[in-house]
Parts: sequence; structure tokens; C-alpha cells
Amino acid sequence: MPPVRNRRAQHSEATRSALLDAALRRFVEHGYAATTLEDVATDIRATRGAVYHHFAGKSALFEAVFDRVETETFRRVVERGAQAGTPWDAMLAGIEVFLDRCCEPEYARIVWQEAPVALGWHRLRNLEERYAYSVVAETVRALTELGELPEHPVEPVSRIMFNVFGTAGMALAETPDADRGRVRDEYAGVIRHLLTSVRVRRERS
Amino acid sequence: MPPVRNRRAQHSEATRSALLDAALRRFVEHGYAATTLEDVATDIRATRGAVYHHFAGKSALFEAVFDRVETETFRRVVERGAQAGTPWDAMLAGIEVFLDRCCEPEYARIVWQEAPVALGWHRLRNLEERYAYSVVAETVRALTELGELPEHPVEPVSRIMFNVFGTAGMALAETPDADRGRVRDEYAGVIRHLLTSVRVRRERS
DNA sequence: CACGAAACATACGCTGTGTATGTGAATGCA
DNA sequence: TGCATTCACATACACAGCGTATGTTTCGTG
Repeated sequence: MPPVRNRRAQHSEATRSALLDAALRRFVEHGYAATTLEDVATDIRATRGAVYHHFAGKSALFEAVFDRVETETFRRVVERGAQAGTPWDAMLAGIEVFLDRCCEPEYARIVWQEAPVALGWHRLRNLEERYAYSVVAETVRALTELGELPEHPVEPVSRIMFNVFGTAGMALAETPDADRGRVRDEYAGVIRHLLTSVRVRRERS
Repeated sequence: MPPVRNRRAQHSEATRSALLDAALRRFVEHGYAATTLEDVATDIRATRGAVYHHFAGKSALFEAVFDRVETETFRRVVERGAQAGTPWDAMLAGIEVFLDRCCEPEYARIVWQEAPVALGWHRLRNLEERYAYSVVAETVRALTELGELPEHPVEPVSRIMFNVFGTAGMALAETPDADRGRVRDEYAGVIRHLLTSVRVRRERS
């Protein structure tokens, strides 16, 4: 089928969105390396010209997809966290939301499996600074200040916690649908145990 | 300078080794994506033909480099662990060796930064099964059986621990030489604290 | 109703991988 | 000792896929 010729100015935003949808699907199903811009374009009956009109290049397209997925996740986590009573409970609630999100293939694959390949380690690190990591770091900072976490430099603690969550994300990304619920709960259990263990037990005065 | 023509059968192994050396240096200094097989070949005054004679392709070359680096690390960790009295102390000692190894740029860059890009997530996971992860998993299994670690499924606990170590590796990979000692000790402290916290405290009977 | 300008499509070049083929030196063998 | 074979590469070629430069259609605007 030949490309459609009568795309109008008003459809611009729709085209961009359709490209993001198509790219997301391709990246999730076949991975970053195996998807061509040609593929993405023809999926919406357009050409690579359309892609390069809306995005600076292949990795920029991935970044846009990544941004969409991460922003949505970030939103959900913060939303739920705000409903909790204490910072500690906010964190626990946020983890549950996060783990649920990791059960959706699009999140797990894009963020934890493909992103390192597509963006390279440094770029990814810079991006995460704006999304998930910033939330974790802020939480750790607050909890340390409240005395609920032991006195350690915030940076390594945050990095470690961030990657602990990431471990669950990566694991769930490759778990078959049938087992995903069980594995999710296993990780939830281990993480809760871990956090409880490191939580500072204050003496009742 | 033109390629050398008089390479003899006896030099074959030397050529292979030289290619690995050159590749390692290139991958560490410029990253996987930015290094060409042409670069690697000319570094030892050969052509890409030599590379394709010894290795199946670019990613296979990286795998060989990866194997070299990981095997050496594995060896050191196990060696030191064997000297410890108890399994728990063996683990702690192994962690110290591992963190020292992470301070060497070649290890941190190859294993923690470039490997995901070069091999993709799945391939890397399969490889790690044979190296670092297997050691961690075996340790966790043993410690759980001894009752030193709480009763959790071995798989998620091992994955999480593995990635906690990985966090330190990644962090050290991008830490400037001047700060590396300090950061190393920060991570060592946090990890020790973490492990001590989750260790099962048994009642003295 | 010319006249941009947005929103693409088409055409091209270039880099780097992989592969197929060529070549000289050593080695086995009659 | 001559010749064939094989190893260890070098050379040459094909091709995929990214990026870029340029063309074309449609619509808003004066």
C-alpha cells in the first residue's frame, strides 16, 4: 500500500502520536535494534520522511517513547504516594504501584530492557535523573532526615534502592504472563522485608 | 602503515590475543558503538580480515573480551572466598574483592556499561548466568539453607543482590579517579549494613 | 490569487557490517 | 626436493539502514 498523500496540517499531531504508538509496539515486540524506521513509518502508511519530520532520529524517537512511558509511571506512583499518611507508607505504596506497572510489558521492556541498548548507559542515566531516580532519591533523602533510614550518604543508598526496583522490573519483563503474578509478589515480599530490616527501630522513650 | 604480510602459523594465537587487547582498549576508551572493527584491526597493523578470521563478528569479539574480563574477576573472588572461615565471611570478603575490581576501569566499563549495549539484555543475562550471577545465587542458596538469610525464594533474592553489587559497579565506572576510593568505601559501607540488617539473628539457646 | 510555510515524500550518499574470494608462507607428503 | 594443501590472513564486494538534501502537495494569509 502506497503512502497516503493528503495529510493535512491538522493531522500533524495525530501523525506524531501514531508514530509513537507504532514505535512503541515495534520496540516492545521486536526490540530497538531489530526495528527499522522504515517499519515504523509503513505501519502508519507513511514514509521515513514523516519520522524525520517529527523526530531528530531513531534514538530521539525512542526517547520520546521512553518519555511517554516513564512519565505515565511517575505520575501513577506519585499520585498514590500522596494518599499515604506517612513518608514511609508512601514509599511502600509507591512500590506496589511500580511493581504493578512492571507487569505491563510495555513498561518493563522499554524502560528496563531496551533503553540501555537504545540510548546507551550514559544517556539513560541522565534521563532517569528526571524520572524514577529523582523520586527515589528524594524519598531516601526525606526518610534519612526523619531518622527512618540509617545515616548513610544519600547517593549510594538511592542508587542501590533504584536498582533493587529495577531488578524487579527486569525480572518481570521476562517472566511469562502465567507466572507474573507470583513473581511480582515474591519481589514485593523480598523488597518489603529488606526495607523493614534496614528501617531504624527507635526506642520508645 | 600497510598491514604486515609475514604472519606465521605460530603467530596465530598472538594475533588473536593482540586483537583482544586492542578491542578491550577501544571498548573501554570509546565504547562499543563508537569502535569500528577497522579501528581494532589497524591498531595491531592488520585488517578486518584478521578479525573475522578469529571471531564470528563484532559482538562475538566483544563476548570474547567480556569473557576474559569476567573470568578473571570470578577467579579472584572465588579464590579469596575460599580463604574465609565461614560462608558469611566468604561473601563479605568476596564483596571487597569485587569492589576493588570495579575500581579498575576495564571491568566497570566492559561489564556494567558497555555489555548491555553490545550484547543486548537477553544475551548478557545468559552470559552472566555462567559468571557472577551463578556465584551470587550459589552463595544465597547456601546461606539460606544455613539459616543465615531469611526464608525467601532464592531467585529474587539472588537477582536483587546481584544488582546491588552491579549498582556499585556502575557507579564506580563513572566516578572520577580522584573520588573512586571514597565512593568505593561508601558503597562497601552501605552494602555491609544492608547485609547485616537482613542477616537472621538467632537466639542463643 | 500569488505566496509562503507546514507536512510530509522522494532521492541520494555514506558508514560499517558481513561475506566471498584471492594470496603468500609454512607444512605434510610422495 | 617438488608439489599440493592448508592456515592465516588481505582484498574486494554486497547490502542494510541511517541521515540529509531536495522535491511536492495542501492549506492559511494577505
